[in-house]
Amino acid sequence: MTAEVEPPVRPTLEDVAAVAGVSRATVSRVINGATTVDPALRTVVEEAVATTGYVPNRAARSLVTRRTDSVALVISERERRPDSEPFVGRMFSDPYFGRVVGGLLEVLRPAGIQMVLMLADDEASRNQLLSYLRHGHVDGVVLVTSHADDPLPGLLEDTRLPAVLAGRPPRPSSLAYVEVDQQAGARLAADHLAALGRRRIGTISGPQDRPAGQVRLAGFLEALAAHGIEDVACAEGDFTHLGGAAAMRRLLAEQPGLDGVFIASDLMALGALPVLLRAGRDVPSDVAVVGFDDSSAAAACDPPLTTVRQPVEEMAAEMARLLLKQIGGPGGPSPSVVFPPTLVRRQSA
Amino acid sequence: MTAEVEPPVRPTLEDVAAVAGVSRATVSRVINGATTVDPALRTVVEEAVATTGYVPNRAARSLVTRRTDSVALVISERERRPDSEPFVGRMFSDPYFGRVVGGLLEVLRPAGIQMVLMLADDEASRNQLLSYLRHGHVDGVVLVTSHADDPLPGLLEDTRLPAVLAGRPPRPSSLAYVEVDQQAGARLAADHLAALGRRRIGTISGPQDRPAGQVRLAGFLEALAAHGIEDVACAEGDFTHLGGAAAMRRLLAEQPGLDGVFIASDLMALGALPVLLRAGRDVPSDVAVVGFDDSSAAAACDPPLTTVRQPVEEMAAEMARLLLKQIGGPGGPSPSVVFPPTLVRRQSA
DNA sequence: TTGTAAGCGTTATCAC
DNA sequence: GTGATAACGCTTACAA
Repeated sequence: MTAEVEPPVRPTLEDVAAVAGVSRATVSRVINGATTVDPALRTVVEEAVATTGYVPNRAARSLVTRRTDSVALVISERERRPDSEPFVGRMFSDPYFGRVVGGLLEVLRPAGIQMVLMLADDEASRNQLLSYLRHGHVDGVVLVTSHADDPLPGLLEDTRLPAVLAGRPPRPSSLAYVEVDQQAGARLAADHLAALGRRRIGTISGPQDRPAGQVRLAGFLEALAAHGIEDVACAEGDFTHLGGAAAMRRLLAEQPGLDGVFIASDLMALGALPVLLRAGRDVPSDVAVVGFDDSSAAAACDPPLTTVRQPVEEMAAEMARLLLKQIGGPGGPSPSVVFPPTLVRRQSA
Repeated sequence: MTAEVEPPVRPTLEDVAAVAGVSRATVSRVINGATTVDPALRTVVEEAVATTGYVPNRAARSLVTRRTDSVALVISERERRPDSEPFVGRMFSDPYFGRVVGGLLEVLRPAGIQMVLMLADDEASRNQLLSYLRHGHVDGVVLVTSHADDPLPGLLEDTRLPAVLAGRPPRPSSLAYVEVDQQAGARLAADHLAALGRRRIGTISGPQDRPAGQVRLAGFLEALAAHGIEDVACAEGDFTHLGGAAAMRRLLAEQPGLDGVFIASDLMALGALPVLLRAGRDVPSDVAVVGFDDSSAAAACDPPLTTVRQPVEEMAAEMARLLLKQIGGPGGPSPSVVFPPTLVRRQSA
């Protein structure tokens, strides 16, 4: 006959109040840092909290404050076709995602805010998501979208919920966003290749229907032009490993005499480097390669990749801060923030 | 003079009840699918729900049911040293993670369960996490841990919370886990290399302090022995891209005559293939390569990687199901589930 | 400065 | 089968 396991009883405000010899209200004030509490009493209450091991009940608090102390991290991906491979979230395979999560948590965790991970990858999930958001189940939203024709930024804007985007949205929006100065980054790459004396330059761009893809390409071409380099071969990639490899092949076919390449993401560079190698080009002596992101892939490349660094963790932390500010004060959407990139020199250029 | 924006008022049970001409209690019963409701009334209520656009308030519900309708997805990573690069979550960069998330959501989403993403990467965050869990802020936990000496499985077990592990824990535990049959997977690789007529075989193993690393290696060696192949070169990797490249160099140095390699993760294979290429070995004609995982990296490899497939999405979905079952019924921890692997033939072997 | 008391929107326990 | 009514644990006027 085994003893029934007693479920541990969680102390309530009432319990703490009893121990401290004060009222529920006073304990609540101490917990919430109200200034109107006698310092002596405050100490007594704090001790009572410690001895009882009290932790507020989020549901009860949420019920009255109408805040949830949680935000949604929404990953919006293009709909996968029914005939495609099981599920392969492209966003999740990108090292970028982990850096974003890390940066967000750096700010949210100390603030006691939880992060609910949500996926929007088709009409149904999008509707479910919006309904969830509209019904106040989270206090705010961080949206990471990877495709240009995503209706979600617009729909999100309509909800008037506090929200911050990772990167400038394809279509103008009043939502705040945080991104790196793409043009400046592209210029860093161009200046570096030019400084190395490379003149027969090519580039693997990102998707041209996305701002990051467009601006990096335009900025790169513009900066090269300033160096008197006009005739630049270009192949469009899709920011994936595989896409980078394919683009590199096209680029080599078009311009075999290449001596420098700017690849608009490290992940694409990771795919492109073996193609160069296999085509008999040494990197960097034959072809200098500059990537973009400074993701974990950059250091894993062979040779290690010279690349334009986006401070993704800091950017994500800033997104969290902007969001918390919006949630705290009803001052409307916050201004966007643009971070400066830096060039990280490794061995590929 | 702009009109003040009226915050949309969310309908409550009371409102629905008024519209339907019944009591709160009846509406609640309908919402929760109680059988003891007059079918006619049920219809009336359902219409009222539709016209009012009612959605239950989670906080209020949670307060009384003592359930949160959310589970934690906990990523436990080794503590990053203070002197290391900013934050680079290794788990997040692994395509494996995204597949897990996808599989979990496949089950959790229809069940209306939210997924809170939490990180445990040092003592402090671990304590905060445990306190959070113990205080009933989630109904259950899915734990993904990447290091052998992780105390979290043990600590989690002590909380007696419903929990499921991704992969067998390093130390025996009563917690349920879901994993692929590692040994069978390794055997598939060995049999395939042997069938190709390869005899001078090497392997890049996973970390030997982790079950997945150990079992894949032992299983591989054992299966090769059954084919009469005993002298197998081995280099230990760490399941990362970079680690795979380094291990491949060591392996080539030790055994230049290699004609077949089993690499215990696709990510490591991604790093190893360029090393082979650079060393002048053609894949697969000189060296046949078999990976493990069938991650998105496998298809991105050049040449595309023959690999042992783990059905990660299905495994994750099963984890979610086990967890929901534990949450639903107090029948103690569920049994673990082991999935069969399959060999996916591409071009590398 | 502190306490009292009124909700917040549900579910659950009763009578009816 | 249905409807009052009492919790659930917290914050917050308002009163003292």
